Amino acid sequence: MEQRRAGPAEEAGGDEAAEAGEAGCSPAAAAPEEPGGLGPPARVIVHVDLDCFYAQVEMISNPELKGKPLGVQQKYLVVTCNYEARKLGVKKLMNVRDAKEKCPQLVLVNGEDLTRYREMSYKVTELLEEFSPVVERLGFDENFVDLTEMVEKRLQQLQSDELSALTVSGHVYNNQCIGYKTAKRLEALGISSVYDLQTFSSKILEKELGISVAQRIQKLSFGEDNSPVTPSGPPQSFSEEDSFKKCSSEVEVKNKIEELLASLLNRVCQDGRKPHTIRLIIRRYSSENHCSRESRQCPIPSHIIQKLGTGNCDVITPMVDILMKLFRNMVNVKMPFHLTLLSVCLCNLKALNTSKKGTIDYYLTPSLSTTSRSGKRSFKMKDSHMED
DNA sequence: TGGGGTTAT
DNA sequence: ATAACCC
Repeated sequence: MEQRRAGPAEEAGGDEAAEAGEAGCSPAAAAPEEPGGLGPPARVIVHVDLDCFYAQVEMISNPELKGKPLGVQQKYLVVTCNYEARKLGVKKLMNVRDAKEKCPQLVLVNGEDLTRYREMSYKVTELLEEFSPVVERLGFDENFVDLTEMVEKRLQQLQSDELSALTVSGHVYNNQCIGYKTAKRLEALGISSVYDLQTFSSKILEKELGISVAQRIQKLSFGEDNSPVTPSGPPQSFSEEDSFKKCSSEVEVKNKIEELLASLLNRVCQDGRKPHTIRLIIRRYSSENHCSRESRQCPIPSHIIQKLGTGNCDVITPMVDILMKLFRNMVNVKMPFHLTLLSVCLCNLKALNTSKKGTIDYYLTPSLSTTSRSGKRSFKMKDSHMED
């Protein structure tokens, strides 16, 4: 079950937008209102789903790759590949050995650095925002655009004979996907298909999953998704991560953290906003529970925040120090440890100079008002795991 | 299973 | 801080 949208995740018509060209694009709800004004209020939402996005970026960067079976590799995984590779049996998220076995001619490029993909991704979003500012991103390669207003304006300009000649094609729902956890719980209830979900007792489902999830997924099972398209705007967080077989000393951790932080600071610098919170995330080695992560976060001291726009050199050391404190808060370094992932996240982004001091807003915004200013310390205590 | 993201609790 | 979801 697709969580966010009822729109097709992988395109109705089968093989992934092959006919459409590069992008899968499907109107998600149509049928303009009858002249009488009856019927449900129609929305026009276009779902733009770019296929094998990373591979396409690579082929644009290096046109010699076009026409060859191409895979994008992260660690020992082929995370995506172009159509040539797919024809030869390569699948998304296939491991490199299997992929090479299936397709010995496969050309692999390393895609662990997401910079160019991220840049191209935002170019796509910005392009769509020219049609309507209401564009919601989902990952790097999907966008939902609410074109309702645009379509209504155009319809008003049409003559009536043109209007009657107009056909609006609908929407195809496919029955697949359910998030992993919810899928397991539904399966325990005997629900394994969309039809099962449609016909299942609402009351029992609400009791099992909570009213919010239950009502939403059951509506989705009928292809009904009234959730608004929420403009994504600029990102709420920046993070960089690296996974590896083994990292087991403080020195290694520090080196990795420095690398991650350096890239992050460049990104944040370009963005222009200032992060007010920093977080360190780790994954410990374990045979089971592979996806579980732990994190610690704390506020970024204001004197560091102020230096952020300028040269990053003077902030890197104090920030690494903070991250190492967070690290030691999570991991007892006197004991042996084995990490398989490190990630640094900068979040709680604020446009600088939004200090509304002196404006009326300053006194009207609770978080800025004097009463909660005295609560500043308790905020810090809640947010931080470090003694100051 | 990568290297990202978001929202809810 | 974590858990769940998305790609």
